[in-house]
Amino acid sequence: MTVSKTAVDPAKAPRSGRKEPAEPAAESTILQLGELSELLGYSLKRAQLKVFEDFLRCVAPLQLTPAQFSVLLLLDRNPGRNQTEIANTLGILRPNFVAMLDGLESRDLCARMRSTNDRRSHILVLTDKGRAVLARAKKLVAAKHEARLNDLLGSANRAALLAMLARIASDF
Amino acid sequence: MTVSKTAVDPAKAPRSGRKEPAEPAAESTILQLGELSELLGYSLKRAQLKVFEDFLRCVAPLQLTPAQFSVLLLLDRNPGRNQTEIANTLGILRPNFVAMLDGLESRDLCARMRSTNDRRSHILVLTDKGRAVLARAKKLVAAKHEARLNDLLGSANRAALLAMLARIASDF
DNA sequence: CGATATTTGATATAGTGGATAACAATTATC
DNA sequence: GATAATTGTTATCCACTATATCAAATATCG
Repeated sequence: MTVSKTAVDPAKAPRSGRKEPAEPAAESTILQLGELSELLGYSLKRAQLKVFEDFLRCVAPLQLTPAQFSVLLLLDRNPGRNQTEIANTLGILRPNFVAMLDGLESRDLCARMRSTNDRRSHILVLTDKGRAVLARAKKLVAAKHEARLNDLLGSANRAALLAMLARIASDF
Repeated sequence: MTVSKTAVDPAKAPRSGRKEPAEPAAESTILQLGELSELLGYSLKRAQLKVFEDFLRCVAPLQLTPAQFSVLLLLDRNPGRNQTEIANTLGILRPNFVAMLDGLESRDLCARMRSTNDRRSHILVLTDKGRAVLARAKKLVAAKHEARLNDLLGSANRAALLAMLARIASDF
């Protein structure tokens, strides 16, 4: 291909001889996504960003990220586990989990306790405050976040979506 | 709550007096996800990671990331657009799009040309090599990546999933 | 028992993606 | 023609992810 180093911008070139009536700030013409709209990964990513964004909004009064929420949930359901176990279950690398726990512990949401069985490991426990924050977070998530998704998709569709995502997450 | 600073690890404490038969490296007991498995965002994120991972594998011979692939696709479908328009459409911030384009341009997959209408902007074009790589990438994605998702979910389910994700991405 | 290997939490570090502020060149606005 | 807005760019920062390494503690095995 031999390409001249200048080109005409079709979005801004006056089509025919007529003058354009000052364009509305955004793109003059919407771009075509083409095969992108058939790419599952593309919609998956964009949907994920939106969902996380909404999660953050809904749970903003408690200052919890999705990842922090998932840790609190897991600690509540699995008392007596150590850092490696919790981190592995959530797909967090142990080194990265240290700072995350530091954050939660400094806010008195959970605590590390040295195990009597294995003095290398830290047993993780929710504090009372951690349990209280988790309870409030669960309510916010159910009442605002998940409820909104339910409104958008309908209950049956939401369940089907969840099942397929879980399928991909585990079997793909 | 008053908490002693040591605790017993239930996963490793011998239940009853019987000796444990040397545990299989991983967690002795699988952790309970609890409400996490009902959190749409959680499965969404994990599924997204898996799908991107597979995309990278399938298109590895061409050394293309999902983001780079989406740029090439968009350039092909929307000739004559500038950096701002392409970046905005993909949800990439203009400053971050510069380095990304540098990468693609240095591999001779696309080129920037100064517009004759507006000498501030760069019209983006696919090179012949860019078109060739895109064509091969499309084939790999269709034959390996999307086909595998189709096998896992079934064609109808895959379409339903895509529709719901697109719904969330646009209307949520 | 004791030497060696493994595990745990931790640190340092690097890479990547995403976000904002600021700038020069250019164009639009009034 | 003065001022504002836009484009591509740089610099910079933050969050998240990934790897290597370490000391302490424990497990393994001769």
